[in-house]
Amino acid sequence: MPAPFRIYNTLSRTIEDFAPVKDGHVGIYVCGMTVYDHIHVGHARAMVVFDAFVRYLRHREWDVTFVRNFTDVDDKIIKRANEVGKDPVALAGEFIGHFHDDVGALGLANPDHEPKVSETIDGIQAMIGNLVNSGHAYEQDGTVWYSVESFPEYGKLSGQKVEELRSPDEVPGKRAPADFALWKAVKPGEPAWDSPWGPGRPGWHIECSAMSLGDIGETLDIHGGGLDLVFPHHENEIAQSEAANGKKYVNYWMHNGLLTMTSGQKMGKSLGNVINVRDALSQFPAESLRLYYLQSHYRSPLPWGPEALPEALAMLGRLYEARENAEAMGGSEPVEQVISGLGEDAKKVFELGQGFTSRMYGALDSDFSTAQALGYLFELARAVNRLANHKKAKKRGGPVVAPALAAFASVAETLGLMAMSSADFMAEVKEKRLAAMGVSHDAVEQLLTDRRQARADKDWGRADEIRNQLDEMNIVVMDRADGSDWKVRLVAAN
RNA sequence: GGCGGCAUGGCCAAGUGGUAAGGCAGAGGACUGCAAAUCCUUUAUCCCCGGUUCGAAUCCGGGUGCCGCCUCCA
Repeated sequence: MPAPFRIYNTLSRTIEDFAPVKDGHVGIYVCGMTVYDHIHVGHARAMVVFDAFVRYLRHREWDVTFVRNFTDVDDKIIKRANEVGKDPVALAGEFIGHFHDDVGALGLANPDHEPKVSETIDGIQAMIGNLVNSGHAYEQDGTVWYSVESFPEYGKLSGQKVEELRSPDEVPGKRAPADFALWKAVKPGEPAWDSPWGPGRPGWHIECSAMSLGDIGETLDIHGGGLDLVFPHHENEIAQSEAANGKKYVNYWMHNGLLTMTSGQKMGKSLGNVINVRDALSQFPAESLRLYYLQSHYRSPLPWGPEALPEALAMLGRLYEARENAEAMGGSEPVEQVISGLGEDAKKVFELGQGFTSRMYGALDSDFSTAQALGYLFELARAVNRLANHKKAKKRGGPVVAPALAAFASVAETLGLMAMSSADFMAEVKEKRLAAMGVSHDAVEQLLTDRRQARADKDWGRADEIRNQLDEMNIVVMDRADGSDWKVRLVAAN
């Protein structure tokens, strides 16, 4: 039996108990990308949030149908294609490839369906035809408009009143300012498909109505997307689908908050302040991005600044450190014996480890509070590290730390954090941070070799000199009983 | 102008009725040849003013500030 959960519904502006259309099943549709450029870290937040959400639902034994579309027919694509002299649909195809590269690098699972507008023309035309026949839409000079006044509930999602909207555009053939295009008559230089209303292409909003109908059905359990899509996009989808199908379109509207710059502005292409995912990933491991997104609630605005990723990486390093400490512990005594031998800290880590899963479920079942779940995770990590400070922990701590290791594994499965081996993680950190700072691996190794010799000679002056030199390169040297290791400093000193 | 949201310690951020999780940064201590990592200690009357309540960061009213949407946008 799938576990019940609660989720905020934009439609009601409250957190509601989730009730599925079909027992045990969640049909979720998320608005994907208009593919005419690389994705930026703002887009990636939505992708990561919904990826983690779907992973979690599956972990909790829901049968999930996850659909995320591509808009590959669109004004902006056409404009870009004309600029570079390519076919628009082909250009979109290229960026779909880049998209897959980027989200793959972010560790996202593929949705069950990734429909494209260019492959859904029939479904779109069928729905438009339906709307025309039922009087919800009208054709004018080869363009089909949706008549907003034909749908009395228009505005129920966004709270907008049609009369109050700004309406700057005066378009010939359009009866009311709020009406929007379902089908656009062909213009020179644009891709077009034949239709009962003449050659043309779909308007923006209709695609999601048609694609979700095709891949999930008339009523979606959950429809997701960025908060900026509430109006007009999602409002228009409701109007189209409910008018065409006569059924409630979406039971739960789930909107993620937007990235904001530390200046307060949102990150957006039109503002020219975007950071591409591929650039961020060239400098930081994917999981540091995931952690950055998941450390705050998905509906909150999330500030982006130069410290965001270094800080997330420092946090992540802490988690990996804790797991390494736990993994290093051995022993096979009964838990009670270990606790009586090692004391309170052993008891604490055992209890926190055992209780972690239900605490995490509690947080995630309550409007997917990944931030709270991560708080619990860090508490557990600290308890592990505290125990690790005990002299006997390495030899005997294994049994009491076993639940913590299981907890870390469940975090990897549901949130996609700590999903790598520590060795791979450290290697990725070194590679990316060195590259970002323009320091070569060989140079570091050479200095380290020199310093090892100095230390062997007990030439502490020389050893410190080299340490300082490395320090200036943001390389931190760690001396251990079994030799020296090094790592890249994660956060620059303030 | 209309609609919606947010305001918690130096910074980020959970928490929606019973006296404030977590992270980053800072300070002190343990540890270390020196460091790093780690651990311990340490910093909040939760924007302001009223109200409801035995009790509010948490509910209600008013105010101030910030943000998003109303044109493409995750």
